[in-house]
Amino acid sequence: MHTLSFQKHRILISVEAESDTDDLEAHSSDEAAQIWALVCIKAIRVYHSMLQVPAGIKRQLKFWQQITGKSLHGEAFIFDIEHVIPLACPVDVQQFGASRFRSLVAPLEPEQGPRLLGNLESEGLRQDWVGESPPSRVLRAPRPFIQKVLNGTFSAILLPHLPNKKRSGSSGLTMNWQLCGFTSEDVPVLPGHASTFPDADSNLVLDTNVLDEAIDFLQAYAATILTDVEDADFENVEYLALQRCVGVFQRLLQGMDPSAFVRSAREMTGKGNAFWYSSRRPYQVAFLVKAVTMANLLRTAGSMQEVLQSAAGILLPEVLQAPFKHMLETCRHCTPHESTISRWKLLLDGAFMLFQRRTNTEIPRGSGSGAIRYLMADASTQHGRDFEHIMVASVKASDVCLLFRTACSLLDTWHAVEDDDAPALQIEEELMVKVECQDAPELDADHLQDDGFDVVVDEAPLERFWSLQAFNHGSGQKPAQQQASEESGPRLEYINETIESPEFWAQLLALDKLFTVVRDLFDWVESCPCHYKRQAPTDNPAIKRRWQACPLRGRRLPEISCGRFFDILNRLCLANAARLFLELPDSLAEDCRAACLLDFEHGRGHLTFQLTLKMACFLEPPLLLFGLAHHDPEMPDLQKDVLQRCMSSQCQHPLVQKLKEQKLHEEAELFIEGEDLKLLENLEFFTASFRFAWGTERKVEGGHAQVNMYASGRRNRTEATDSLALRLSEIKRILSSSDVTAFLECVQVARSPQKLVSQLGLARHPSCRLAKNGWDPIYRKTVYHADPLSLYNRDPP
DNA sequence: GCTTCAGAACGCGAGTCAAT
DNA sequence: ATTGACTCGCGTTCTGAAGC
Repeated sequence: MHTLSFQKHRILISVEAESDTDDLEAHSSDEAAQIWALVCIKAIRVYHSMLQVPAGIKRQLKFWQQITGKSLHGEAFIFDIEHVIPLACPVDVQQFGASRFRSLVAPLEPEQGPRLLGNLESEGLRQDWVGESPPSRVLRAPRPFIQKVLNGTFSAILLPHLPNKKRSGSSGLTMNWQLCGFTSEDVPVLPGHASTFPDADSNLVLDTNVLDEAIDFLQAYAATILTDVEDADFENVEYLALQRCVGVFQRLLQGMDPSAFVRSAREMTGKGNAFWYSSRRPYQVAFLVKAVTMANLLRTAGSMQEVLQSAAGILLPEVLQAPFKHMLETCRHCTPHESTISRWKLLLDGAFMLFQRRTNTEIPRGSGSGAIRYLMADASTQHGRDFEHIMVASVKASDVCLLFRTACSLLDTWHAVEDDDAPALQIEEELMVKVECQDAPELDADHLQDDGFDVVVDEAPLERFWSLQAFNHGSGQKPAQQQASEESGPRLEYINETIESPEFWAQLLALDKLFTVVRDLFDWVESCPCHYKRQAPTDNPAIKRRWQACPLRGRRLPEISCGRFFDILNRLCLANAARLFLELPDSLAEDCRAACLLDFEHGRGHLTFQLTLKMACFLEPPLLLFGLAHHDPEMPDLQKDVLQRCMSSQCQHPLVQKLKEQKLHEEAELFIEGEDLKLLENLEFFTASFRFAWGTERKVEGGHAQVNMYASGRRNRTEATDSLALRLSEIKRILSSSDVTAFLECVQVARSPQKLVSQLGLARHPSCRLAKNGWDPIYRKTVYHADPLSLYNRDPP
């Protein structure tokens, strides 16, 4: 059996009928329908909801219920099978005709019956019950079900019969009773006791009364079983099953009981005692944390109740909706008020600070252990506030050398690649796995936002299709607009002149080339040294993603310090100048060409000047130290140069001074003499710690965008709202990790702003004296305000 | 064992202020 | 100018403990 149309849906019946329990042998559903067996139908019974049916029928019933979406009470028929003779090999149903069967009971082609009988005879499969008259009808069923009949699992076939309401047309699910051998009178009908079965329209509500009755019935029935037997070691399968049913119903009953629900809600919220709705105990911390995170998903915290209701409406089946909505109704008393949520944002944010401090201090301090931290900061104005976003990445000190070596070998790998990427990719994969194991938790979850520098006007179409006549003609057609077109005449002329002038386009080209330099510089700074300008294989998106997420991305300070940045700048300028020279059209006047080239040269000069002004500091100690971590197999001496310059400098920066200390100094001299870095323990650590510093703040800038995206719809927002916008994704991650309890403890010790401030070590801040109570807004200002007192005059965390 | 009191913690309604 | 989500100040209710 192949397809079936029901309510304008095409359903592949045989495919649908396969469930996971069947072994999924390959069924090509587009095969023609086939005859599998000769069967003898003992009886045809009508199905109704009170009928007890064996498991095989239940399975088929469920299937057809899913297809039709009806309960099939009185609308399905059971074909009890008495004898089955499987054919040696299945035969196509249609040998001659082209029309496909739609109905589930269909006439056989007149020639087929005798021929099948003949085949049976010759194969010796014929049995006594078959008789002389050849079969004339086929019964169609999903192939998996037929197979179950063949191997004896099913002893009956259940088929739906949905009478065709429309007079015309044929329906695949309507039984042809004449074919089954019935007249219109003696079609099996529902027995009297089943005809009163309540239909879907009569409101069947799942409530405690129903459950109570069901339990009573079950108990009464169980009692009748018990009266028959008096044995002490009585063990009846049916009775045990009944016990299980009663148990399930009782648990359901308990769950449906409003007071039980109230109790669980009370435990969750921590509110109240016996008269819980009138009581006002504090909420449980865990509950409020969840509520705040949930409220952040919504447009406004006040709509939480509504959202819960409609979510229940979407998900729950109809029977459960009414009781569940009632439960939520009672729950309205315990969804926190929006002002509560607003206040708790501060606590959540503060608690996360505490939590971060705790995790950061968990790494033991010391020279050999501890963590190396890289900061990335960016400030911007939002909502009239100066907002500083700092991102910290920590690498365990014990891992940093390993990471450095990994990074170096990654660079070596890619440097050695000529044109075949495959082996390098393999090595890279292994290295990446290593990195993933070793990398300490990083604090970043921001998306990069693309703010391009696109000033490129697409020249060709505009120039090709522009025509002043056409433009004027279009408006000149309408007399009413003639006046207007004459008024704007001079301006149109002006625009026309601009668009048609080659000088305009030439200057635009010069500008574009200048911006290409800037764009490419950004590309370079934001890329990683390993994959820069390398085309990711197009057939594997996973590799592309991995390259984009390369840990070395944006960490190019070592290269910058070695002067590579200015190399790149010069190279880009030269290349683009040459390209500009070539791309300027030949038709251009000589003086204009010179002017464009001059413009470009001016721009280049300005760029170089500005960048030199800003970046030259990287070429001198102490920032030159970053150059130590530079690794380029082509220029192995660069590192030594840098080291020598750092050691001979007079810079007073602590890190430079550290380099001059005993151990490091000795090892540095050894290194300059040609010793392998891997053998110089201290120096390698010192060097490696510079490798992973960020050179761009793009990642942080993404955070601002995130804040804006999240909070742009919110007015009158506090600092906590903004801050939480950034931290929420991490808080959510913690909530689903094993650190929940630690985090919740942090929230618990900082249950009010006052406690939070003292936990953060700001309790002695002078502003705190202004507070009138524990929830005074002044505490929030204390937490977020960056005044010198709170910045420098407190105990370090 | 009952009352009283202070403080904690939440809800209410008015006010605020950035976005539209 | 309007709007409406968010915040603020204040009132209400509950808790725990001292006082009687």
